[in-house]
Amino acid sequence: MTNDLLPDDIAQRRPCGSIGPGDDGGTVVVAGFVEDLRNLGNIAFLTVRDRSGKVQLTLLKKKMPELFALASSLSRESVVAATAKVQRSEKANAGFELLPSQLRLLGAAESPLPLGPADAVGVEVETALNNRFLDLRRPQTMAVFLCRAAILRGVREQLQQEDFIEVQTPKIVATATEGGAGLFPMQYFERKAYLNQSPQLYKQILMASGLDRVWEVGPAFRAEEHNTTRHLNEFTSIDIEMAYADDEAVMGVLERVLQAAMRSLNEHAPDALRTLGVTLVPPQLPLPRITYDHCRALAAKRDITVAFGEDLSMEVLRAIADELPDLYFITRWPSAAKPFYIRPVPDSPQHSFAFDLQYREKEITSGGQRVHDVGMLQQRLLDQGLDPEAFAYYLKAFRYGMPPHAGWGLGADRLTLILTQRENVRECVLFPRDRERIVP
RNA sequence: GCCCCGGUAGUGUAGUGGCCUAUCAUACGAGCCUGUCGAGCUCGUGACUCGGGUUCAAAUCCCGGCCGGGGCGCCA
Repeated sequence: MTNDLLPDDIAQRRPCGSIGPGDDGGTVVVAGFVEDLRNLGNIAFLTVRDRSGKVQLTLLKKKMPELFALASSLSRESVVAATAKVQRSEKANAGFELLPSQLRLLGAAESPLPLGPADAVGVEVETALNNRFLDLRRPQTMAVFLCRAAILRGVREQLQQEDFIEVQTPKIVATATEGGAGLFPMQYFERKAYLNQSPQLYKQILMASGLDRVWEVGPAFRAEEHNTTRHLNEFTSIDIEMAYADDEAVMGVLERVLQAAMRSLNEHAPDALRTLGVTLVPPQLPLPRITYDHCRALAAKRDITVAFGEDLSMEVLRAIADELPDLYFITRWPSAAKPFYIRPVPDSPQHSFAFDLQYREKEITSGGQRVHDVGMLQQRLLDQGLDPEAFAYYLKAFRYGMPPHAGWGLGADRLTLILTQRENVRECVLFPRDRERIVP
């Protein structure tokens, strides 16, 4: 039994970017998209591209009339495979070219293309998203997602090294994490359920399980009608929760995770960074920590009054960012501005052990030490107008031995946005979900 | 949720009442070319978001719909 869809030697396929003048005289198999075809009459040049790079196939009409005819008939972005001899060449910009002995069309592309990956014109985000698979054939777009993978790889390696256990928590839930707003309702057989807005409650429950240190990378859903370049209704959250730890301890984990993400980018995606024109210098640790009260004072210096308990507006955050390095923590937030599960400071309970990690004016992480006393948790639920009955399954985990713990949630999409220096978070998500878009 | 802005060939754009039978680039089709690699040259195809209104005249002004972009709030 043979498989006639692929050439017999396809298993020997080499990434285009791995072939060089050093392969002179050898035979290689390549496969990819036809980026460009330049037919000069008696000689034609075909550029084939895969994820790793491009190669030029050179076809002489006299020497290989059938291949020349086939190559000349190809439409851009069609998928081809070729077996070819590598020849060092001064005439080719790359210093070598491929002389094919076999060429096969594996998947023809229709024309015109809804988006030309090799076109010398810009592409609007809207057009790119509507044709994402073609957009991804553009080196710049491809590079963003190669970077995203390298970032997650660095995060994963660092957390594993610090003995965190990777877990998955449910995305279909019965109650809100922090109140009723912002949830997508769904029909769950005969009952109403919701898409989870955060793994917060579940990762805390796991602190009562003995798993000690857990982390999860997964989707979170927020039914908020925001319309900005940094919000999506489905986003990817990197979460940790750590027992026997306070806010300082998990801030330390976060700093090391960030540094690991940047190092991983430099190590595993240097070409992608170059394509994007990004140079990354991992920051010196520790990152600066400034308190919320200090932020208010900085705002006051610019004649902006921030009442205690009030959230920091974009205007205030920009003013603060002007005075600090790109990455910094804002600590000791007012208890009133943070969720019920954040622990108040004992000798100043209007303050809390909550922190945010900021990249200039953008918030990328929110975390803190948690309340682990069940009585205090119940009281804080009531204070925030929530019904402890609805949280019974969560509160139960605090009654039979719950270690003190802390944690954070880091936005994977925003982290990618920042590290790849893109402008819109939609550029950093393959198939983003916003107020208007659920297709593709 | 509040506010502002936009929609012109496949793609990206110029055009703010008549000079628009609409600009340019790119893509696409045909032709020429044995060294291209942003190939080149010649010729050609291809568009004003939809509906209503104002006007002698609307891509252009007004109203509404649809679609999109951005800011703020909120947050990851």
